[in-house]
Amino acid sequence: MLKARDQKEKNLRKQLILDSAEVVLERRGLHKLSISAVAKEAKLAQGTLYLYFSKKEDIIAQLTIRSRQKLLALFHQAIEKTEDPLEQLRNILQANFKFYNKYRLYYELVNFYKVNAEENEPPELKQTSRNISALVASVLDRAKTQGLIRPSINVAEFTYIAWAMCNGMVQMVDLSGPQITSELNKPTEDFYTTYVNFVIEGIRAH
Amino acid sequence: MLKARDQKEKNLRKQLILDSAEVVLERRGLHKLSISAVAKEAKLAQGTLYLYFSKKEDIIAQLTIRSRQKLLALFHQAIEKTEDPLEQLRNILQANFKFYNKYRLYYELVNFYKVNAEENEPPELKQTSRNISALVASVLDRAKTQGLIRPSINVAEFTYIAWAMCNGMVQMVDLSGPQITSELNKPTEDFYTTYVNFVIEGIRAH
Amino acid sequence: MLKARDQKEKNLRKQLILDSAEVVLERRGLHKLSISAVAKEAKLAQGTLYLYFSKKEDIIAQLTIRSRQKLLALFHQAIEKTEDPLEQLRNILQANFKFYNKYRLYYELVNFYKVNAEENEPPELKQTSRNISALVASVLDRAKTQGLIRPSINVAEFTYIAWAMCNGMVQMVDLSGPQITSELNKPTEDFYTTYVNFVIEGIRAH
Amino acid sequence: MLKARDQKEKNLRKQLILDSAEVVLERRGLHKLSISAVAKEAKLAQGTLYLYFSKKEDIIAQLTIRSRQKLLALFHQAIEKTEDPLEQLRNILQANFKFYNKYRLYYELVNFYKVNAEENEPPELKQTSRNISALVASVLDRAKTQGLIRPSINVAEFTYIAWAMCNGMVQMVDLSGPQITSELNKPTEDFYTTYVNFVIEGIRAH
DNA sequence: TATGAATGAGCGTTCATTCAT
DNA sequence: CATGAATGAACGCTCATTCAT
Repeated sequence: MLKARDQKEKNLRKQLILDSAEVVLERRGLHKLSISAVAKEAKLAQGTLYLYFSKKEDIIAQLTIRSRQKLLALFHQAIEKTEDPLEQLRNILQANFKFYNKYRLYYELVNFYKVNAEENEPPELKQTSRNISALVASVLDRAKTQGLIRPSINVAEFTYIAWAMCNGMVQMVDLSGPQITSELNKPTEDFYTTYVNFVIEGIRAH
Repeated sequence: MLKARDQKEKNLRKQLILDSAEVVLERRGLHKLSISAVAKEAKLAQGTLYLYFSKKEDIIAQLTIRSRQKLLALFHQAIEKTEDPLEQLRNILQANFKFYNKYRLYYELVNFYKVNAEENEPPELKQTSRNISALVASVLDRAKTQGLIRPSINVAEFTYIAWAMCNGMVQMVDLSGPQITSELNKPTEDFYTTYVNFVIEGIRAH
Repeated sequence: MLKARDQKEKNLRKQLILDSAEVVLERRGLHKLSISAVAKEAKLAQGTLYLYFSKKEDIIAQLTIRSRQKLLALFHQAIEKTEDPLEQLRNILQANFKFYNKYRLYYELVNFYKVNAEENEPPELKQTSRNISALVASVLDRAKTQGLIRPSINVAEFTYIAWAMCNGMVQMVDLSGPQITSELNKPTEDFYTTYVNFVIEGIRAH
Repeated sequence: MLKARDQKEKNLRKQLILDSAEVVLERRGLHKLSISAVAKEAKLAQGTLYLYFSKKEDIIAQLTIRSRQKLLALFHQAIEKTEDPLEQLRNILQANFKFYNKYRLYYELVNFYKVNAEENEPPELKQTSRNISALVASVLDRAKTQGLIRPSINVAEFTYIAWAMCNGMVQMVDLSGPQITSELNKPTEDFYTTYVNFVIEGIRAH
């Protein structure tokens, strides 16, 4: 059964490439993520990358998956801190911002597929999104079951909405952080917290 | 006074180029908006474009200004339909989505300067943003004065938050519209409306 | 005889254009001397320039003529200061450096025709060179007649040589001035003076 | 140790490109040395050149280094022909002209960095210049030690001056060779020799 | 005579992808 | 499996020159 071993090796190589791509992404941003930069970082030949990924887009797709997995892990941590579903949600929303702070340039991945790719998101990528959604939805479900949020709230729908709003907030901070800080006279963390409070209070049952 | 006429002609040409740039933007998206594509669309030589715009960025800046002006106009219309500030806000949020539906790819312009440009947004561009913010803020101000929204709401801050959330929503619809439609079994308009309701109810005074 | 008047007007325009070209040359150097820059400086349309000069090269040729005329004037001044032909020559050589100091970027014109132009120097341009040569030669002639310089010196030949060496010196100073200053620990003026002394002593009769 | 072989191959390619650049330089001059012309000459794609040189300036720098090395080699040969330092200097000056005759358009490289480049000469390039200067200076030093040249002569300074004058002479011949030939009724070689004699006699001790 | 808009070839440079080894 | 040299199209931009008005 050499096959399995080969598969494993192949997978290791893939991970090495993705690790390198991540380094480049974190250091220079998505628009400087060129194949040659990744290859150099991985100490591989450019051509070698094409043995593991058929297109540059594939690498970015996998990178996106990774970033979602990281986010998912943060969300899991966020949930573990408390039993209260509503507080869990709050922690999740805050974790989203912490994620941005930790991996500044990752948020660029959010829009990549629509903006730059010829095709739609590959299924594997969609799945990771769904995993995140499922987690958030489960928290919301519990909150709903416990009567903590308004009954009128459609969990699936609100999950999308929350996700969308969070992305918008992160981009806003990234785009206009300094302006916001100076105009509102508060750090972006507080600005984001206002948003979080708005969301939590907006769904809380009376 | 030939000068005035010349100015007008020159301006017309500028508009022609921007029209062409818009066509390219709407058809292919911002990342395919190359000078050569715009020139071809305008049936002009590439060099000619540089008689009217000193850099590609200038074209994009003007395009952004145009789009913000369109949006501002839609917001004004939205306000005129009712006297109730809260309903005005609702209309504004809805107008944002109508804008997206009408000019699909324009939302890509939102992030351009942060992501691609070397410099910050030019002043003219900032001004158009400020005009929009000011309009929204004025509606919120009135709502607050009339006791329609919670006193705890900081108008300037909430204007940013609303703007951020709206952008996030539009991007979400653009990115995952079909998926949302099929999963929630409702058109994206309704999905967006849920978001609008959430915002309005979230700030409404009890 | 309107013709003469027209000619005069035409000539005035030509001078205006050349004045402007000179301004651009002095300000930005030869490689930034574009037709559009000259036209802007002259407050004329670009096309207008082509009514007076058939090619950009023509403008540069005329500019070169002007610079030689300026140099010739400086040489005349240099001669007037003394009766001694050898001192006159010294003054001429020094005047060459003063010319460089005054019109820094003009020295770029020296090589233009060989380096950039398709054709050889036009006759008019050659004539101005000859005028300078003639002046220097006349000084050398008198020096020779008075027995101040070695009889073996061929005046025409040495005129060329002196001219060549001077150009080389100016270019060297322009190219490596700071390096020379620091390495020799003396200002470039003194460096140049050493050269002048070398030339004068080299031809002086014993 | 495949690496060494690869390095060698890479170096060969570099040399091929430089050879092609040289062909273009010799045929059309420095101002027509475009990347596309060099690529065409080398029968390579334009992009390929950038695998070996990061900027056009790099190619020109290497070309300059090559030309200086050639010149240095000629100078070394010139020195070996005799033991007399003054005759060595004479040979060096003559070698400078032979170099020009052999590589007509190379002298254009002398001014490149000052006139066209954004940056200063790269260190490697400066070193080659220094090597040449050092050689000439060593010859002059020996001449001075042996009392063959005037004690008043500052070796470092005169090295610069000689270098400058030589450049001026070559440019003069290149610019006005035919005119000189016809006017003086002698070949440019003889014209140049007169210059050389002038320099040698000018520094010779009495 | 004068305009200045328009041209279009040219520039240096980047980069995803291919393919002979 | 791995290489990395090579490609070639595309990019944004400049500018001398032309020409309809």
